[in-house]
Amino acid sequence: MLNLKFIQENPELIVAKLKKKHFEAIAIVQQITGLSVQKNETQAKADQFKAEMNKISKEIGLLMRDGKTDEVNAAKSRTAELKDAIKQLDDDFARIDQEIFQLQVLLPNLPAEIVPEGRTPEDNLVVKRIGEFPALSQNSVPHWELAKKYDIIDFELGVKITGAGFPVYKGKGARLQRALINFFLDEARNSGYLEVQPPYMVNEESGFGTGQLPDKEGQMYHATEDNLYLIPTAEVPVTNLYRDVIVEAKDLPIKNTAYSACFRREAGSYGKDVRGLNRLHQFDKVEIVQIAHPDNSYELLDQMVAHVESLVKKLELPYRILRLCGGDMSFTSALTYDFEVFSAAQEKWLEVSSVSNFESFQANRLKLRYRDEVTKKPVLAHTLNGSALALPRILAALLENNQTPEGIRIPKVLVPYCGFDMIN
RNA sequence: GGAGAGGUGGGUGAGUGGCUGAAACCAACGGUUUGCUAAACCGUCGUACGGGUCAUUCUGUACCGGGGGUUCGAAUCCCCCCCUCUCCGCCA
Repeated sequence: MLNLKFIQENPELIVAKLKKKHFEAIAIVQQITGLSVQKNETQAKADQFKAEMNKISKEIGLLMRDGKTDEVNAAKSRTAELKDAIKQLDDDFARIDQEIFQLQVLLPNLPAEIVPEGRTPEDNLVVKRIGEFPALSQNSVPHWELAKKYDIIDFELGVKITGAGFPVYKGKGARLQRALINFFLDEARNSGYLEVQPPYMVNEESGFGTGQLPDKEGQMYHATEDNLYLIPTAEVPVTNLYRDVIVEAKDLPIKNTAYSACFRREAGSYGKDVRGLNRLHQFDKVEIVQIAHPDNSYELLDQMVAHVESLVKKLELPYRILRLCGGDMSFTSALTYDFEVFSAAQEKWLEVSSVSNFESFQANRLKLRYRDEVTKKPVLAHTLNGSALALPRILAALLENNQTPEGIRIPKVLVPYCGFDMIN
């Protein structure tokens, strides 16, 4: 959510910048600025009446103490109309305030300067492409067939006990999952992230804080009985740890990492690209989150990208890094880098990580601030997060790219975590 | 699921109708003292929105879990909701 004061002071700038996201903001911005003027006028009037009311009440208190009943009654006669006026103005204020808020949440975050122009994923800028496509033998197969062949992932069993998109990992498949999680967490810790273990269910406030609510309500599983949501990513509980918090500037950046299962309804995305591990309702992910000072948040974003890059490198996967174009970016992001690994048998690039700077867009909803060292005033912090990494598509690429007639080779870096170097 | 207690500033916690935006203590910050540390002493110490000078300041309003009500006046009284804790039951 964009800051109201910022909208009031920079209406044209917002309209201009949001064009890159192909969002026509002019009508909304104009309504907001118009309503803001009304809001301020209403508050000014109401405050004036309230000040008068407070003064009279205080006087009545003193008169009562002195037993001057006549004067008390005289004073009281003036309060009725003040009360009515205040009530009216307060109602107006609340209504205007609510209207502004409803409009405010419609505005996406402003894209950063370096965000490329464009509408579709084809317009994303390939920042880097590293690694050779593996030369697979003639009879190589996609990962869902490998999963069956070696009996390491059972999709049908998942369908039986839950439904499509909830696979059951077995044997070396399950152990490989556990290995990846531990590897990713260790790497994050070595990069200075504090590991946390958050709840997998969050309340409404948390869903709102990171922007899932109300925008993407339909994408989260909702336990209606208790009004709790299953997290679509650890970003939600971890970032919300800092909701309604004012941190000291010297404590920034705050770096957290968390493993969690992630739950996504993926409503509306059927058909293509859903086979095997490509798109699941439940999957595992290690997330990295930073709370940053605005002065260096983009530097930190680069560090996060470098961290994720080191992971795919160590896993020996061919990868590319995309800087998302305005049209393909999320509602909340100011700058996003996507990581894709090449899954050789499917001959497809698979998105395995998304690293973003949200600037103060989430922080404004979260009321997450730091205390400026000079002015001592609270200022909205910047929030960043990234997948480091999401497991299923990494697993898909590992299985496909490393298949040999003898079995599936495990990357060296994972062998100590797995306790085996081959799936056969 | 049953019974009870409670939600006050960073923390502990006082406060049952006006002089309470809120005592006291702790923490934090600034200073004095000190060879250093400790101690002691003095001071500062909420957030949001608005208004005027826009430089540091001055000023109004709101906020004691959330919402509504009573009253000239509510942290304090009444109603509804949410949350937390304790005990019992059940259970990992």
